[in-house]
Amino acid sequence: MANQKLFKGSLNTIILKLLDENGKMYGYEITQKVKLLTKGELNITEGALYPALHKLESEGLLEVEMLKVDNRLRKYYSLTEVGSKETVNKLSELEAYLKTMQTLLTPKLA
Amino acid sequence: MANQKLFKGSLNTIILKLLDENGKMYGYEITQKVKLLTKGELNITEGALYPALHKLESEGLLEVEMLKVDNRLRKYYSLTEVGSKETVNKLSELEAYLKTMQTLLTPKLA
DNA sequence: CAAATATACATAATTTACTTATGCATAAAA
DNA sequence: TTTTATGCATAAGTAAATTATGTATATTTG
Repeated sequence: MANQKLFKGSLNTIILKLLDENGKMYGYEITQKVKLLTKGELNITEGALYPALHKLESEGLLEVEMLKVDNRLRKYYSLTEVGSKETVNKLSELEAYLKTMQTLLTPKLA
Repeated sequence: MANQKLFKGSLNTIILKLLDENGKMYGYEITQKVKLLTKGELNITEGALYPALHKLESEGLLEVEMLKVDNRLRKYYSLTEVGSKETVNKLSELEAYLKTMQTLLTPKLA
């Protein structure tokens, strides 16, 4: 299992990316999706997720819609226009980071 | 420039990896090496580096040797035996993390 | 049928790993 | 001679987590 510490700083990007792919999702769904996609490698805690969603919403990147499904209330989040643009930025930042780390890990060939 | 926030959590691994490659290094040298290797993408601040080195030393992963070079005192750090083993662990954790993140970023093909 | 687990959201207290700012000291360059 | 580079260090503040709770309903299991 990958060190959970390493994921620090990439949570927002993960959320944005998932919403970009899936249109709209609710909190619990995000935690389950991430667990599934990463084969249990990454387990987003609720204490991290919900405050992160609230922050992204307050920053205007996400918008909320309450829906009752099976007599259960869910808060569905989706990207705003601003959020979509920011997603592009965050993703390229993350890709740059991943590339940089790969460079550091790969023994120089020269 | 990659978001510096993303590097949170990977500093120790970077330090260990560099020492593993170069045998021994001093603090300032590490900052310059990282700047060079990442083409300026990552600038390790002194406020992050020195406490990290001290912590790794106190944990028994690094050992120190003071050397006077050109009338300047340098603290050279190198891996202990325990440190070498831990480097292997940290590197595989980091690789697992990078792979996981790549998976999350790559649109599923199924 | 009762108890445990899953679903669903939320927040407060604490911890951790940084950034920012500052300090000291010497050497080299402008 | 003043700035920049080299070299180490630490204190204060901040951001983003973890851990621990709390509430509530639905479903599964023994």
